[in-house]
Amino acid sequence: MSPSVDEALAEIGRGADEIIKLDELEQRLKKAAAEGRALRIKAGFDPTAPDIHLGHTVLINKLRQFQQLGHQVIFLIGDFTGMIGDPTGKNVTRKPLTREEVAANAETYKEQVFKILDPERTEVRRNSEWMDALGADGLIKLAAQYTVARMLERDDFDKRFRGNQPIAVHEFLYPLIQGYDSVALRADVELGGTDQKFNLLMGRHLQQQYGQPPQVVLTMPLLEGLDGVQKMSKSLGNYIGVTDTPEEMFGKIMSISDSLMWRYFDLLSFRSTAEIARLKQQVEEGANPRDIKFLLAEEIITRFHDAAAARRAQEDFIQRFQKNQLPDDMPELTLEAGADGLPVAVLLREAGLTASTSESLRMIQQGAVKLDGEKVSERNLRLPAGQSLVVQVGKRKFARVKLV
RNA sequence: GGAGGGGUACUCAAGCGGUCAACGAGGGCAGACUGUAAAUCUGCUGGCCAUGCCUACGUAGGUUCGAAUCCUACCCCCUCCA
Repeated sequence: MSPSVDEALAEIGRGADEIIKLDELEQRLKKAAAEGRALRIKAGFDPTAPDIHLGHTVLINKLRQFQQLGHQVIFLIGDFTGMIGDPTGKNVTRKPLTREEVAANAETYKEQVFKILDPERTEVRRNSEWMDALGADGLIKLAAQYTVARMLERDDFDKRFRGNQPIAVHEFLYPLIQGYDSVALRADVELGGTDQKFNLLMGRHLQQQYGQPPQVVLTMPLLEGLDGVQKMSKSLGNYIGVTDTPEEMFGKIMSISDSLMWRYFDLLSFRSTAEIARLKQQVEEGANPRDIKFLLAEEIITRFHDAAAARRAQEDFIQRFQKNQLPDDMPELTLEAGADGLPVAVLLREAGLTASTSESLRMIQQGAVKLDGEKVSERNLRLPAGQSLVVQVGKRKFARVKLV
């Protein structure tokens, strides 16, 4: 019934960037199987941002696999570390959060994550549990376990240091605390993004310092955002949020490049590797990649919404972009035209289709604005009251406006 | 504590008394082409019921007909020395 160690290793290795060390993992899997116990799989989440996107779910999907292999997943909420702000990959010091903000974000996180993980087999912990108790002397002892020179080996610290960017002293505490979490939780395996490698290795180091066997470290690649180049992140605006509407998700998935699509399949799909290979084969034999992308969109929307929503989003997409029809659910609003009529530029802004009047004028100049399907070329056009019309800016922004 | 360098739009980065709403690059947006693909090409990229006015070059003052550019104070960052 339970999979063999070899099968488990293959499954765990899927999509992983690096496993340190593979033979240690094998040993632990064998030992756990022999003793009939589950491995403790730790993954920490920094609740600085409440909005989870598909990039975050790469890791969560991997946790899910561990669960399906029968292991114990520990979902660690970094409520204490959240107050420091992880400096990983950042070129600036992060702004710390208050406990209240962290708590609220953590709740949102949990809610979203259990769409992927089985709550029954997930242990939710917070690092304030042991960090609050550690005290100043405990923290100093912890800080004594590592040197500044080694701390500066970390790529982003090194870059900032050499690039004359500030590094606050408390930022050094972040990796130490994350590592200490592994000690406190007696983690067998810790998962993280490739950018977390330094922090994850700190866990190994500290566990040894505290007399525990070092955890196995498994890093997952960072998912590229919609642009296909930079990692998916909210601040870059190249993300697909798990709370995005089905239509948004569909549109965003369809806009990724064909090569990026395969990356998404590898890291986001629950389909087997064999199945994905078959899809690739189909494209090579002439299938339209667009139709394969449909499958990806369908799977992901079903995961975060449901199958019906996925179907509707696809139909909406086909109507709108393949048959060039107007969307059925565009915002409707009523605006006052005034005696001289309402200038189009102002109307666009009022309707929320552009950010400013100046932007409206630019859009008009570039031929992006349509009224009832007709391109507007006159920038000073004024629209009198007593009519209702569909306004469009670009390909995806619509509104039905009634003028009174 | 001492000496020096620096803070310009979303980011990087020019400009160093008027021609600066600020070169250039990246990003973003729009148009063409498409599969709303991607790549490519072109244009735009402070605000305002707008042929003009208003706000912007770390902050606050000052000099000047005129300041991102000069002066003073303050804040912040970096380097070297201690």
